Amino acid sequence: MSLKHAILILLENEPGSGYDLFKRFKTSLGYFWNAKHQQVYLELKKLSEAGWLEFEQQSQDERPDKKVYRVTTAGHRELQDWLKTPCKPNKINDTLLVKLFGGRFTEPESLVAEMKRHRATHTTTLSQLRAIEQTYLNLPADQQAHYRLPYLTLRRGILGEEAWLAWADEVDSALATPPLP
Amino acid sequence: MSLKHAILILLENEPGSGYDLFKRFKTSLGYFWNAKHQQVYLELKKLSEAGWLEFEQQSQDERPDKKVYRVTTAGHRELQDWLKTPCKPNKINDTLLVKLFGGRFTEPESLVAEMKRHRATHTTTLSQLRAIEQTYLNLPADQQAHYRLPYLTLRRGILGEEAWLAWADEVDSALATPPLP
DNA sequence: AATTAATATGCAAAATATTGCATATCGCGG
DNA sequence: CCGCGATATGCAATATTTTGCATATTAATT
Repeated sequence: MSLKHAILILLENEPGSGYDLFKRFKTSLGYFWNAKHQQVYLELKKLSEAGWLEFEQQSQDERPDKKVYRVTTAGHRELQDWLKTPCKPNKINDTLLVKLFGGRFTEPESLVAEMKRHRATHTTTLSQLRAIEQTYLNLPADQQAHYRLPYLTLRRGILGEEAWLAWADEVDSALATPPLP
Repeated sequence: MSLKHAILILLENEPGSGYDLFKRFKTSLGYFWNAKHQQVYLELKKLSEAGWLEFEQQSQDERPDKKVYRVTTAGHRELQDWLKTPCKPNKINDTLLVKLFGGRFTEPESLVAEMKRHRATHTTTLSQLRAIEQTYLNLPADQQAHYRLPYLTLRRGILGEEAWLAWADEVDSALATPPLP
């Protein structure tokens, strides 16, 4: 499970509260690791109990109180160990493909409509990723060097979404062609 | 959860035992929907209890006994309903990308080695998918028409793996370049 | 003044998935 | 004849994820 380690990495970059982390998941890591807020809070609790994180209660004037977590020495060591351990190839469970696989039991119109919905979300995601890429490319060289590894994950997102959309074109043109004239 | 519906689809294509299904997962659907054998057996039990499947105990001379499952009318209806219901965009949780994202806390060599391992599995998968594609392209036209939707899922696999490998080239060349000279 | 959105945290239950164990038959090779 | 691999099925425990509920503050809008 990488949620633990995703949290460690985000907190190594900068200490923060559960809510902070949840927001960071949505904007950076979230493109390839998803977590609900409940998962984040629960995991922070577990990681603290395991001694990988410590936290400090902070009262705020303008906002509700929050707990600011930071990585401990033990947590840092754990992260380094994990980074050196080979990880399994990613498990893919893609509902849309299951649907398409069994698509002959429904009308092509349903499939076309479904593709349209999914195309919309992939198009949006791609343009968000491209916007982030532009921001990166406008950074000074030393900043680019600092973010070069996260940038590679961004490239994965971009290439992945482009491939998805190219595939969607194939699907749409196949679905537009009647099976046997 | 699409495991239920993946099983319904596989059994609509042809009735079979848990073990049969498990093998079919490994060879067809398995490229985009993964399930352990325990999951398959448990789900078959649940689907039978829900009335979506029925089964027949078959004694075999040469092999252990098996239960042959088939989809009931209720199961078929359920599948059709499911196919008409929009599904959520796929959740991506990719450990390798988390690792790369936090890669500055380890040596580049670890990352290079990890990429090499993953590249090997993606290369293998791609050549398997291409082999299946060749088989498909050699089928007579009427057979091709019958399998055209599963073929589209195969195309997804191929385009996806090609994109992965193109990305891996970018990563390897970035990792080969020292950060700041 | 009341509602909504954003911030901030968390429990409990249910659904899903994984891991480890357990069993049994048959055919083949050594 | 013993072990191995393929066939065939399943339970129990644990881990992980999701869903639903619950609460509280502040700022901005209506």
